[in-house]
Parts: sequence; structure tokens; C-alpha cells
Amino acid sequence: MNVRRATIKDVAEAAGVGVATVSRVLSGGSASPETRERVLTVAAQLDYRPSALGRNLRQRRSGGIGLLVPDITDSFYGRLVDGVLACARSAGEPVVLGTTGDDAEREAEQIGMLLEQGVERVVAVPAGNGEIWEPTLRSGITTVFAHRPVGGRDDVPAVLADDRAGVRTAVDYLTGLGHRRIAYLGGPGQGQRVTAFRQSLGALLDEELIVSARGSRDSAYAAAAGLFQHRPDLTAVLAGGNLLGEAAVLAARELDLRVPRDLSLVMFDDVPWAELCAPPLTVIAQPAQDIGYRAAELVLRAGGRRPRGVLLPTELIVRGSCGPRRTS
Amino acid sequence: MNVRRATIKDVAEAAGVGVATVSRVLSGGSASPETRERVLTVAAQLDYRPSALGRNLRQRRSGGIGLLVPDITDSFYGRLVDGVLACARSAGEPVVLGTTGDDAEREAEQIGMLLEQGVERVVAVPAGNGEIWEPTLRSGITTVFAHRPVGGRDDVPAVLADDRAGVRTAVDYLTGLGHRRIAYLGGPGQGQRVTAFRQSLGALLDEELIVSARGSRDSAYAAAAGLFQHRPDLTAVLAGGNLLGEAAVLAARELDLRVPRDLSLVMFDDVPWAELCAPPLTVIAQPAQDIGYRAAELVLRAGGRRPRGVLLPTELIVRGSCGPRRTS
DNA sequence: CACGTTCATGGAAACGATTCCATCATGATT
DNA sequence: AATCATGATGGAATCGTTTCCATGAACGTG
Repeated sequence: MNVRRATIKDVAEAAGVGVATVSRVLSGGSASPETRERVLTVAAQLDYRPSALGRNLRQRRSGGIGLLVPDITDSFYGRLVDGVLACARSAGEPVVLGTTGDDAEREAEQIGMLLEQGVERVVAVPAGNGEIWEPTLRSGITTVFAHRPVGGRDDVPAVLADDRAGVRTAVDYLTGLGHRRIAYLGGPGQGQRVTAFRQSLGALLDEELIVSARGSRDSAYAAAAGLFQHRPDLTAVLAGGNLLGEAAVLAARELDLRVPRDLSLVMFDDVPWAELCAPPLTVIAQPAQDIGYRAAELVLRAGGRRPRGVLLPTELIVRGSCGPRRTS
Repeated sequence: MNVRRATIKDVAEAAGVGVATVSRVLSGGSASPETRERVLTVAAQLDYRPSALGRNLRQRRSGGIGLLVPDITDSFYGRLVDGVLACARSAGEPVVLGTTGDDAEREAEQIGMLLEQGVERVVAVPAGNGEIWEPTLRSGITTVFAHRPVGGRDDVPAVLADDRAGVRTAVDYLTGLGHRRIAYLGGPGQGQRVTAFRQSLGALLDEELIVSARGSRDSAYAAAAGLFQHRPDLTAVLAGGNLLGEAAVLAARELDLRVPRDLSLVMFDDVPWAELCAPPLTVIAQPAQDIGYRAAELVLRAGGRRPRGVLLPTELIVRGSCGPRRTS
């Protein structure tokens, strides 16, 4: 029933060579043409596949790449993960996935597990701050941040969407429609966006219109409903993610705010259902999959050299959730 | 910069005992109380964490669990993966994720990689058929199928939603509304559902109204649009997944079919946006996360014993996408 | 012809854990 | 008092690979 896999020793014996030679042939070292051919033939016959276990132990690292995202249920992270998987697959590397729930403690726990596994390359959407990442980074793990930077760690490469430009575009679009009271409905780790929001609004800024939810759907809904009830004078909302956007639509509907007549809505992240929504949602599209792919690329190609980060463009896609300010 | 982690040998020396004792203490073997305490103290001081690399090699297996899904971008699989991760986390096991794109060849490739990694436990949403899984299963890998069974492999436990009941409920609901020409818009690997669909419809069955798409969005849209154009006489559709449902809504909209006036729509899988859609979609909810969690549980608790599969209930959630048959 | 260089090759030592087995002390039983 | 069972303990083997190093052959050059 349980057949033992062939080991390098089996191949060596069958080919009449030493194990060292087999290893060299298989990893592209020098060997005479005839030896090489014989080894390859035998290896194919025995259906030999080198065990990652032995290799990993010897080189004290597991080839795989670790991937940490807040919530795999969120479509954005789903696409990001997909990008990482695509790149890893083309490199033949396994991916170990963990979720952090945007919780620093849980993140640390996951990192601990990855370390235990000997994972030396990590792509992460960071939840914790610079101090929390400090020990990880100095433990020799090659890290690339995706989607968010970690404050104060400019030495770690990050693959980001151009949030600043995205926010500015959205805000300009809304102000262009005549809106003056514009709210930002944010999630965890969106410091960049909030800053950009403040700058873009300039004199129109109203700190009370900047609210922040935790990662969950419930929290997002509570934040949106609270905002709308507390400040019925606002006429436009920028939702910082598809969960927040979903919550905004739901809360608006619940409070009988019609979109876009009573409330204009722009959502960060283009998701398939944005088009199905009534009305279809105007969004700032982010290349989630690319972010993942590029991050994986960076973490794999990092040959000692410290690569610079990457900034990917966003795009405002106008659909039907924004209208001119109601002048009633 | 790059600090070497403490090994079991370091702990042994620092505690003045042999490595065997350290290993025993840490894995719950017998040891005298004072020795135990000393070892634990020293281990804590050195921040020792056993390397999974060494352990894996010794026991010729990597503890982790392999997870194979068709498409991590699909919300259903996202939730399923989340369930597996939740269970794995509580067991302290890492999860290696791979996507198959519902392609048997790619699935085989991924399995090969898992095998190479020494993964001995796999949760999979299978793409290939019984023959393809044959070598994997006999190679000693503990496998649990999720979401779909593999035809002819009743010996492998599977965690499934009760598709049969779900289909029957939906069909009964639609026929109860007066519909007679009901189509099934299916995806890959939905043999069970199609069979149930045929049985539930009985005399109303029209084979031409059963169409099948491949996994992609494009393919789903093409199938839906083709179906609606080819058979304008149909009055209701059962979409076998959220991608298919999305495609059906889009295609209906494109062809100016109003839901539910011209076309009633029931979708498999309850997704957050089903409520946001216009009209809100009537769905058959599946416990995606539970499926993942239970599957992971089975694959972890499988102590030689071959556990039976699990069938989880579905639920028809009536929203606004179904109406009485138009009698114009 | 002697010598040095280059190359293919195999033996053996890691890597870090688990686990078999032998050893030794202790206490109980005859 | 002699023997035996029990339990704690450490040495050493083992897992499968990579890689260092020594060996020996082949070859070109002085």
C-alpha cells in the first residue's frame, strides 16, 4: 500500500555512481556528459524526486515562501494571494498561507510558526508596527510588504498601490461634483490614505468625518451607520476598501439614504459585484493581483541585494454611485 | 545581524543533560520533575523553538497540511480556505496552499509539489477523476475531499454540502412559483447537482436547459448569455455557484431580461453581495467555512482510522430574484 | 620526462531533530 | 541479601540531502 519513495542513494546505486555525483547532476553541477545522461535516465526510471525535507535541513531553510494576509475572505486579499501563488508556481516554490485578522499578536504568532518551519522569505500585509517587525527582520528573513508599508521601516521593500494618487483623484472627482462635506470611512492600517485624504481636502477637511473601523464586517457596518447618523449633513463618502463599501451601501439603504441622490459613494477596490450593485459603484481600482505577483517576485529575486519598493497605479472607474451635490 | 537560532544541542549543554532528555521533556515523554523544570527553564531562556526541519526529516513527513482549491479568487473557496486555516491554526499546523484552476494536470503538478515537500495530509477540492487520484491516494497521503466527491472513490472521506437537498429545495421553490422551463447553469465538477437537478425536475426535464461552463468568469458569462439567447422561452435559472450567478445577472441585464419579472434566478452560494444586488438574490446558502473546517478536522484527526464523510445542510434564503411565472 | 593544472568523482561530514537501546540507580519482592 | 522491575538518562543511529575535500586520471607545458 504505502510505497517508499526512491532516495538519492537508490539512484546512486542504480546508476553505479556516488550520491554526490547524483546531487551534482540534478542541481546543475559539473559532470561528464555520459555520467549525466546515465544518472538522469535512472532517476527518471525510478521516478526519483528529491525530498525537500533533506534539502531543507541541510541548507537550514525551507525554500517556500510565507504569505500573511489579514483576511482571505476579503476579495482584495484573495486576488493578492492569487498573484503570489501565480509567481510562486512559476518558480516551483510552495506557499505557506496564514491569516492575521489585522491583529499584531496573531501576526507575531504566525511569524513564529513560519520561522519554525524554516521559511526564509515572507510576503506580508503587515498588521503590526515597526517595533513588532524588528525581531523578524533582523532574524534574517527576507521580507516584502504588500499593500501597506510599515511605518518607520523604509528599509523593507514594499509593493503598494498608489493610494495617494487614488485618494486625490477620488477627492477631486467628488469636489468637482460640488461636494464639500466628504467623509472617509477607513479600515486598519490606512495611515497613508488618511494622510492623503487630509491633504487632498485642504480647507474642506473636517476631522469628524474621518472614521475608522476594524477589519470585520460588523465593525465596518457599525462605523458606516454611526457616521451617517451622526453627520447627516455629509453628501459624499470615500470607502477605503470593499468591506467598507459594502457596509456603506448597506447602512445607506438602512437609513433610507438614496445613492447617489442623497449620498455619493466612491469605494476603494474594484470588485466584480461593484457592477451588479444598484446603483453600480464608482470605484478606485487597485491591481491586487499584480501587487501579490510583484511582491512574490521581489522576495524571490532578492539575491542579497535590497530591492527598492514598487508603486502601482490605481484607476478611477466611474459608474453610477456619484452625482452632483444635492442643492435642495 | 543574522542570529543563529538555538538548537536542541545548545539547550542540552546549557541544562547539563543529553539531547535525548531535552527532546523527551519537550514532547511530553517521561522525565524527573527537577530535570523537566531545568530543561524548560533553559529552553525558555534561550528562546529555543524546535526546528520543524529536523523533525520533519527524522519522521519523514512534514506536519503541515496541503490545501488545493480551484480558485482562491472565488469567494466560496475563500471562505472554505478560511475554515481550513482556522482549524489548522488551532492545531498549530502550517497550511500549504495551491490552486488548480479546475485543471487535472495542474492539480497533479501541485500534488507533486506537496509530495516533494513531504506533506502527508491533503484537503482538496478535486478537479481530476478517480484514476488521477489513484497514485496519490496509494502513496500514503491522508486525503479528504471538500465540496465535491471524486467519482468512484467512495473510500476517501469527503465533506460536502447537501447539494441534492439544496437543488431539490430550489427546484421545488421554482416549480411552486409556476415555472416549467427551468435551466441549470453549472460549472466544473457538479455531477452531483446535475443528477439531483434531473431527478427533481422529473417530467419537466429538458436536457437542452442544462449547460456547463468552465471555471473562468468569461466562460461563465458566455454560457449564461448563450443559454438565454438560445432558449428565450426559459423562465427560471438555477446558477450553480456565485460566479455563475454573477454571470447570469450580467447576461440577463445585457439581454434586457428583467429579474424577476422575465427571469427568476436562484444562485448556489450565499455571498455578501447577493444582498446588494438589484434585485437581491435568492440563494442556496452553503456553509463554506464549515466545510473547510470540518475537512481539516478530519484530515488531522485521521488516526489510521478511516473516517466517514460529512454532509452539511444547505439553506434556501429567499430574497427578491424569483417571482411567479409570467403569464403574458 | 617531470610537473602542474584541470576536471570528474566518491567518501564523509554536516544539518537538527527523534528514538532505539544500553546503562545505572532506586526501591520492591522473595 | 540477592534478584527483579521500574524509571531516568545519555550515546548513537537515523532521516535525505548538499557540499567540502581528497583522490586519481588526463592533459598540456617546460
